[in-house]
This record gives sequence, C-alpha cells and structure tokens, in this order.
Amino acid sequence: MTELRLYDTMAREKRVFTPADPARVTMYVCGPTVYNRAHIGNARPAVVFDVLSRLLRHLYGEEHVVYARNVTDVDDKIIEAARAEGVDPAVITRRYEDFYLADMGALGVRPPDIAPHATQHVEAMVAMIARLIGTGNAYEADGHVLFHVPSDPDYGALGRRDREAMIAGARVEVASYKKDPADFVLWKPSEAGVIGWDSPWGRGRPGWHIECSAMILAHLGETIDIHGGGLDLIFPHHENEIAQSRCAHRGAPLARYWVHNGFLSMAGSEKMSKSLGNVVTVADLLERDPRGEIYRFALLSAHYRQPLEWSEALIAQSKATLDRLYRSAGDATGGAPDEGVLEALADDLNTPLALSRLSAIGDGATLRASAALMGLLEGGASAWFQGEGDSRIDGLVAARTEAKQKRDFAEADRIRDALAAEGILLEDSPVGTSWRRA
RNA sequence: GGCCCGAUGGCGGAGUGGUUACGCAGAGGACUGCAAAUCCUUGCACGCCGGUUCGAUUCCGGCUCGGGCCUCCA
Repeated sequence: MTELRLYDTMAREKRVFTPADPARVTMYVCGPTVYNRAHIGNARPAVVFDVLSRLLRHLYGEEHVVYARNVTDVDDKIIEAARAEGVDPAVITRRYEDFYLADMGALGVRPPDIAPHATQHVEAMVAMIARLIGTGNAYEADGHVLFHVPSDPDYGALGRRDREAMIAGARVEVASYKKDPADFVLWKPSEAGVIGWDSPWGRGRPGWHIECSAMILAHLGETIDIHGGGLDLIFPHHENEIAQSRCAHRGAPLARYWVHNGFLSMAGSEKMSKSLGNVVTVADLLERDPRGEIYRFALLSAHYRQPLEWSEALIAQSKATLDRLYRSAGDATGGAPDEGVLEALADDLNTPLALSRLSAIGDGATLRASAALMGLLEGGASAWFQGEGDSRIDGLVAARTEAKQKRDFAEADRIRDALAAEGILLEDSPVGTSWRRA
C-alpha cells in the first residue's frame, strides 16, 4: 500500500501517517462560522481537506474514514448580523449554511460524513467545562468561565510560543476578571434578548474554542488522527482546543497529526480578508463561469502549505489546462488511478506534482480515475464542454456540415463565425464536427 | 519587538549535490477549403553575498525582499 506522509505542524516535519485504527480513520476540520458568503480563500481548506479525505478513502476504504467538519452557528458575529437584520440568529445561520454548502458543492467539495452544529452540542460543552473546573484547569469569574492557562504546563506547544511572548504580544485589553492575561473564555454570559442556554454558571453561551473540543469528543473520541484547518487557527484556536481536551481527558492528546493550509492572497499580495475589502466570493466567481472546477483546479495548482496568489492569469491558465485535460480524457470511465499521481498525493498532498503527472497519462479512463482523487474531471468532457446540450446549436452545426459538403465555404464560415460570436467553438475531425463552449 | 514561512523561466509551479519536471502563454512545422483541435520541433529561470565541496539552484551562514501569526480571521 502506498505510504502516506503528512507535514505535522506539531512536529514541524513530514511524518509517515499511521492511523490509530485503520478501520476508523478520523479527521476533523474547522468549518465555517455561518454569517456571510464564503470567499475563495475560505474555500481553500474545504478543497484541500476534501482531497485529503478522498485520498484517505482510497487508501483505507470508503467506509473506514470518518470526516467531520463543524458548523459554528453561535457566535458574536452571527448575533450582530441577526440584530442588524432584525431576525432570529437561526435565520442567518440557516441561510449562510445553505449558501456555504452550495458554494463548496460547486467546487466539487463533497459534504463531510458529519457536520456537527455548535448549537446542538451545548450540553456536551457544559459538561466539558464542568469537568475542567473539576480538574482545576478552569474557574468561574463574573458570570464567565475561563480556562486558566498557567494550569497547563504544556500550553503553547503547537504554536511554539512561550507565555512571555503571548502576553507581550497581546493586542487586546486584558479583562479584569481574568486571573491571568492569557486565560481564555469557555463560557460567557448572555444578556436578555441574546441567544443563550442555561448552565450552572447562569444563562450564557459557549466560547469559540470549546465548541470544537466538545464536538470532537462527541463524534470522534478523545484522540483523533488528523485535525485540520487554516494556518491562522494554530494560535489561539487550536492551541486552546488542545489544552481543553488534554486537560479534560487525563492527558490524552487531541490529535495525532496537525495539518494546516497556507493562505490565499490577492494580486497586490495582501491577504484576502473582509476588513481589507479585497474579497472575491465563490458566488462572484461562479457567476462568471459556473464551472467551479476551474477554481478548484486553481486552488490545487499550488501546494497546500504554500501561499497562493489569486489572479486573473491563474484562473485563465486553470481553465486552459482543464480544457486540454478534458479533451484528452473524453467521457471514458472505469479506469484505476495512476501510480505516479497517487504517489505524488501521498507525499504530503503534492497536488501540483500530481496535476503535472496527469498530463502524461494517455488513457482517458486512467486519466479520469487519477484526477478523481483530486475531485477533478468527474463530469466527463461532454458536460464540461457542452453543459446540458443544445439542439439549436446541433442544428446549426449540421447546416454548416451540409454547406461544407456543397463546398459553400462562405456559408459554412458564416455559421461558424456566428457561433464563435456567442462563444461556441467548432472542431472538425474525420468523424464529424463537435462544438464546445469557450 | 517575538515566533514562523517563502524567494525557480513571460506566467503558474515541482524537484534535485553534477545532464534542471510539467502546465499555460509564445515561435516554427505538419494536418485543414480556411480555421479550431491534435501532433512534432523550439526559445526562456533557480533573489543577493559568503562558506562547505572536484562541483550548489539544491547543504550551511548572513543579507535583501515578500508573506503569515502574536487571542475577529481559512
């Protein structure tokens, strides 16, 4: 069996991946907070970990992989958005979760096996918080419950930072109820009219970090194989998850491998973010060309840990390359993945190398099976080039063929030019003429 | 300021102690009624300065530039 190697953020090196139980490989990825449309940068982890889940399923069997990606549906940004529209938070979260699933679906991202929602796991969070108070790792203060960072001697291992650095670098004013500046919120009070749940510490809502810890425990267990997410989540989010879970579970590690994707930047080289106003949403892109595979290909054209600059040229190149791959693949089915492609993916998800090896594959069925590991070429060439099909175009193509047979090239070229003007390109071959959308 | 990452041809992007992938774009040719597609051929690179070495794009050190994180953030 192909040996999978993954770069583990905790170890800062590539490690051979060995699941704790090959019959149940577990992976958890931090999913969206559903309060706005996803931008293409948000799509990178969804696509990257979708590829990893496909590879794991290929290696360990479809039924032996459990992939969970959560939905954060209680959060201050959601509360703000709901207040601004004068609606219940659930209206906001349902709307944007639907958008998220549709956008990711258009990019070829399969739904995860489990999509736990924070609001459905509040009890589990309360239980975990209570346990952390019991172990002396958390305390109640002023209606809040806080995790006491100095109580965990191993805190800071993932992000490689020490206490001094964290405190010195703190950009936020330290709340008066904190025993230590580094302490973080597990539970916070909800004023009247704000979404909240009853708890031993009064009516309130969970902090962000505890959500993931509680949902991982509920669905996957104390220790999972792979925990994924964006680079920016390393600190504080994942660091805090680790501390909470380890302290609540008698020292059991939260994850055996930590995998983080790099960032997308816009031409002009700044990070894509809402505050900079340089976001390109997935919906914007799909409006330009509904074939989301173009954008998926673009996202996979760089290694997942490398920075990727989003640009018009990248989109154009991705489309041109896909056009050629589809021509070569046709509609063939029933192949098995190419070893070279598999090997590239198994080496820490080297998608650029895997993509390049695709172009060396001559057999259409093998090509499609290999590309499918990355969620590409799944639709077949006909769907890619022609979409739903079009009898009017077929009629015009037939009329042109007839004109050609009569050697009326003026009429034949007139039809071809008219079609070209609406973005339909014709290709003649010995067996006839086919058409495709540009 | 602290921690971390990156720098490869016109563009994207792998990889390697010695002949430097692949794709996109470009050029020439074949094919075609002309095109398109396809096939063949082809030009173009390893940030700067040192060091190690017979030899460095690849290893080490320094520098420059760019990016990320330092409790909103994929």
